[in-house]
Order: sequence, then structure tokens, then C-alpha cells
Amino acid sequence: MDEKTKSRQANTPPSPNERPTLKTIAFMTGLGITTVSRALKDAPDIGAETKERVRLVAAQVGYHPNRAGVRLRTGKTNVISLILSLEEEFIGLTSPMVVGISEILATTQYHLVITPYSARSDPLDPVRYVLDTGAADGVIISRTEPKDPRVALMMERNFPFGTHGRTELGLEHPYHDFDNERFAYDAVRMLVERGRRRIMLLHPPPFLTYHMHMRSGFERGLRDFGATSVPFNKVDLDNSLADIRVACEAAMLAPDAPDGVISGSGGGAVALVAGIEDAGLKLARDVDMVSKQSNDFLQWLRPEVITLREDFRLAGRELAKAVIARIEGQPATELQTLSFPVLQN
Amino acid sequence: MDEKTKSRQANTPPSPNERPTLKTIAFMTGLGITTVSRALKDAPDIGAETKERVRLVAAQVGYHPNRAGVRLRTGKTNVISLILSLEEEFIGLTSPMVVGISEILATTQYHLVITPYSARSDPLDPVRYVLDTGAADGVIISRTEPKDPRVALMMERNFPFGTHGRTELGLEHPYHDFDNERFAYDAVRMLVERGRRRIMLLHPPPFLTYHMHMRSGFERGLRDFGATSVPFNKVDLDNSLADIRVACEAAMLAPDAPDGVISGSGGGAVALVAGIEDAGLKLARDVDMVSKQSNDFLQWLRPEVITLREDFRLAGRELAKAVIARIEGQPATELQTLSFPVLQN
DNA sequence: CAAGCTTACTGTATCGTTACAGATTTTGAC
DNA sequence: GTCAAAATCTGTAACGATACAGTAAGCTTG
Repeated sequence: MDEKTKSRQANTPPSPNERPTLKTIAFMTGLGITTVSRALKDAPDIGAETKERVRLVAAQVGYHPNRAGVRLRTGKTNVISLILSLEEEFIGLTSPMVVGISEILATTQYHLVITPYSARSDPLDPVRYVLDTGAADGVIISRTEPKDPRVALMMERNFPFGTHGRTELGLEHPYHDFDNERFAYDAVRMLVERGRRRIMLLHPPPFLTYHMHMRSGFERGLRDFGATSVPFNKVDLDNSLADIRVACEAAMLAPDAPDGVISGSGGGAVALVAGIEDAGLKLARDVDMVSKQSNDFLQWLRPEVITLREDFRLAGRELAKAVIARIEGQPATELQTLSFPVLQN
Repeated sequence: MDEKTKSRQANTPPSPNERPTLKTIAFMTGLGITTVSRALKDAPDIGAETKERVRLVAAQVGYHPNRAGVRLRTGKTNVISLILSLEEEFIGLTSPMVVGISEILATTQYHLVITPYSARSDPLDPVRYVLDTGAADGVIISRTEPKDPRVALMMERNFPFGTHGRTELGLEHPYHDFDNERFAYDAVRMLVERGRRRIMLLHPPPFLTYHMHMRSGFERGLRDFGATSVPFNKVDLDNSLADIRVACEAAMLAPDAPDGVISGSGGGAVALVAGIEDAGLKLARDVDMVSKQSNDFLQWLRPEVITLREDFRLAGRELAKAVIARIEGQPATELQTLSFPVLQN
């Protein structure tokens, strides 16, 4: 074969206005496509000078690897999927999480894809979808249950994921959780410090893992600080604000009305405040309240409410880091973090 | 060539535990890969019975087209990118939009990818990124400016997108907008109906398009209903709640204090309420207030505030539909929608 | 019954990337 | 100066899908 016309992969000049590919760089540098590919990933069998030259040209032409090409060849999607309930009530909490996740992913090659599901459908559906279609390299889920079937499924398939909230499956997986046990315990303490003894808790729905945490912190607080519980089981944090409001008013007018109230979320607290005031009672005077809170609104309008902050943005950051680390093979046990309530102001 | 061993593409049985591909179905049906591909997209040159058979087998094995394969071959990403500012202040508003977008995309092949940017970086960056990398088939942006450079860029490249908010570029593109002119006009009317005459407006930052809309509705309202404006130009909706609160208190204590206040957002309203009360004034008695509001919190805690609702979830739905229609070639002029303030309760 | 048209189906090449198995040159050891 | 080892570089095939240019058989038509 003639030396001048010896076979080359990149023998046609790339058209000027198209997205540069490895071929473009190969043509410009006179190297083979494989060499360029390996140079850009700093492979040990490529010369230092060549690497430098390739990197320079790549930067010059604004080369970005084609995600579809990489994905097709390697199976790596470079996608993290956040599985999100579309119910209005929960979205407020998860949106700062999106920010936290994005902050971390922005420093990586990963894209964030929102995979939604509605209350009317099986929460397993979005997980199955990601697993079956290979839509992502890792998944983040919320609203974790003790025997969460999504967790069981992903563990079984050995698929990287992180959960916002813990499980009780005896399986080690990455999670980030807020210490709701401590939250409720501290809340009881703060109410007792203000002379309150009859305490009512607006808790999360019983099927979520953190229900147990919050309840046990609550019970422990009652024991340790000598207070009693006022039952409030008709509603939980998944009920509408209107329902919570009505239930709270009723509780406040009942014979053994509470003098202290704990709310497991900021939204619930708003409804409780309204219910308390509907009953003709006044915060700080007749009733004290401690709420978990992730935004400032409540604090501005009812500064009497004591708020312990849960940082959802941090949760997003921690979960994103954990899932990526899991994808990279780090053991799950090293990727479990807890955050603690912080007194606001 | 022996008839029995005549060449076939799908001649090796697919391994059982892998994701099914066209090859899998081709093998199972005894058809060619091309035929299966065309049968599944209901091409006219495939027999009706064959199509039925292919569809059946595809459903049976749970076939989903490999997105990377499609994307690589056709260039279609089946992705819509939502470009999102990571600032805490704005994320509250955009999160119901995510829900609306997801609702629409869930009925299609499209995935939603969140492309973030921070205040410290150029807002053009994420748009350039999507354009340069071909990361999506369409884009949704918010916080639109009259001469929005992102809009100009995408128009120039003929790239499908939708904006939350209008522009003044003389370019026709899909948008969804809330009628802020009408909002401010109605707000003035409602305040005047309550006997208020000296009205203060907490407006959006001047560089956003809807600033003009809100201002002109405000001015028109003042003229039509015979009220006057109390200047409030030290802060806008992009300032921190704390800044707004302080500025509002100062305005309330100044010689020509307003007796009516209009807030362009629910978050701002909270700060204004706090400022008013800091000044020792009382809502409804000393001052009336109209706020744009997208959640219920304000209404629960300060029912005296009159709220006109902007539906961000609807905005998300409209924008998602518009962008998809634009991708499918529908003219931009048919994809421009407006929504109107709704009195809450 | 040949020519032409339909109908139904299929193989090849390709998108951009990387794993793999060479190929070529340089270096080093003796 | 020889030969093996090390250092650099490269072509081919494949991931899964589809555009395109066919092929083959059946059906009209005169």
C-alpha cells in the first residue's frame, strides 16, 4: 500500500459547522480516533506531549463527548434520577433538595432527570422504569418506608441509589436522614421548659420510617421531662391543611386540650396555628408550639412558634454525593449520614 | 448459498437476562431487525398482521427502545431541559412548574432534565451548554428579560424553546405568561374599593419583562381609580425578605406613608406584612394589602391580605405543551398563552 | 404471459464512542 | 549488534437504532 494513501479513519475533513467529535480532533491532530479518545481520558499508553496537544485542540474546538455515543458504547448514562411525587404537598419540601442535588451534579458529568409519579400510581413504577430502561446510573428516592419495596428491589438488582430517610430492612444502603428522634425529643424539652405538660404531636403518616423515629423521640421526651401525650391520631402530615386545621381546633376545644404542640413540618404548623386561633387560643400565652421548618415564612408571621430547622438543600447535596460514590463502588455503609435539628435564630 | 442458512441479522439467540432490543424481537419473530423497527413505528410498508405480532412480542418482553441508540442515530434526545436558577428565592416559584411540566411529559417519551445555573454565573451559560452539546430537544426558561439574550440566541439557532414571561425583541416565540398588567390593575382597584388612595408597589426587578407589565397596570389603575403612588424603589422582589421588611417599615413610618400595598409575590408579601407590623400598624385597619400568591400559607396566617393567585403548575403544563408542539414544527405564534389572576376564595 | 406496479420485507451503513487486539518504533540490556 | 521489553499509536468491531436502497413475491393489465 502506498504510504501517502495509507488507511486512516479520519480521512475526510469534518464539516465546519457541526459539533466536533473525536474524528474532528483526530483529523486536526493527524492522530487516530482511538488515540484521541485515550489521550482525553489520560490513558497511560499515550505520550505526554500528544495528550497535551489533543487536550489543547479539544478545548480549542469546544469538544464535548457525545453522551449518546458514550452511553451506547459503555452503558453509562451519566444521569441521576430523582424520583418525585407530584403531589403539591410534598413538592415544597423536595424543591430545595433539587437545588442541593444540582449543586453537586454541576461539578460532575451527571445530569439530573426528574422521574415523576402520582399518588394514584404505584410508587414502584418509576423505580421499575429506571431499572428496566437503564434510564439512569443512580436514583434518589424520598418518603422512605421501613420495608420499602423500592429499596428491596434496587438492592436485589444491585442498583446504586440513595434514600432520603432510613429503612428497616436489614440492608445496608446509602441514605441521608434528619434526626427526627432528636427533633421530637428536643421539642418536648423546649415545651416543658416553657411550663407545658400536655403535648400533642402532629406526626408523619405511620407508614413512613420517620414516623417511628419521631414518635420514639416524642415518647422518650415525655418520659425524661415528665410530660404527657395528648392523642392526635385523626390526621397526619399527609392530610390537607384544612383537615389538620379542623382537627386541631377540635383538639383545642376538647376537655383535655394540649398546652403544647409539636409539628413535624412547617406546612402542618401553619394549619395548626390556624386551628389553635380558631379555638380562640393564643400562641405563647395559652399554647406553645415547636415546629420543624425548612423555610422562613412561619417565623416571620408567627415568631412565637419555636422552629427547628431541617436543611433539605444539605440533604440533596449529601444524597447526590452518596449516590455518585456508590456508583463509583464505595461501600454503602460509608455513605450514610444524619443531620440534626438546628434552632432557628 | 444454502437456503436454510441464508444470512440473517438476528441469528444468535439473545441472552435471556439482558434488556430486550430490536434484535431480541427480530429473533423471536423470525423477522429482520429493520422490519421490527418499522413495524413498531407503524410504517405503511409493513403488513398489518406482522405489525400486530411484533407489537405483541414487544409488549411481552417489555421492549423499550434504547434511548442512546435512537439519540445517536437520529439526533433526537427526547429531553426537555428546564433551566433553573439555584437561588433559594426563586426555587419556590419554579417547583410547582416542575410538577406541571412533569405532568405533561409523563404522557410522552420526553424526560425532564434540570439544567441549573447560579446567580454568580452568566445566565447564557446553561443555554449555550444545551445548544453546544445538543443536550435537549427543547428548553424552558424563566425570568425573561425584554431583550433576553437567551431568547435571541435560541431564535438565531432556530432551537425550540418556551419562556415563562414575554420578551420585547420583536421575535415570535412560544411563551406562557401571567397577566401582571391586569394583576396590578385589579389590585389597585381592590385597594381603592376599600378606601385606600396612597398605594405602594413591591415590584419585580426592573430588568425583567414583567416589571413593565406590572408597573403599567399599576399606573393605569392609579389613573382609572384615582389613587396615587407611594415610591418604593429601594427594594424589589429579588431583595432578601429581611431587606424588604426593613424598607417597608421605613416607608410605613415616613411622612407620606401608604395606606395600600401591593406585592408582586407571596414571599415578598410576608416580608411586607412583617414590616407593616414592625411599624405598629395593623392590616385591614391601617393598611390593606393585595398580594400575588401561589401557595396557601399567607392566606392562613393573614387572611386580611387579599390574594390573587398565579398558577405556576398551569404555567408548567402550558410551557411543556408549547415546547413539544414547537419541536413538532407548530408555528410559535400559536403557542403563546396568557393566564389571569384569580381571586383566592 | 411479460411488463410493470404493489406489497412486504431485509441488508448495509452509519451515528460517536470505547474495548480489544494488534502494529510500529524506541529503548535497554548484554 | 541483537533481541526483548517498553512505549506509543492505531484499526476493527460493537453498542442499538434507523435511513436508504434494495429484493422478492404477488397482482394487474392488456
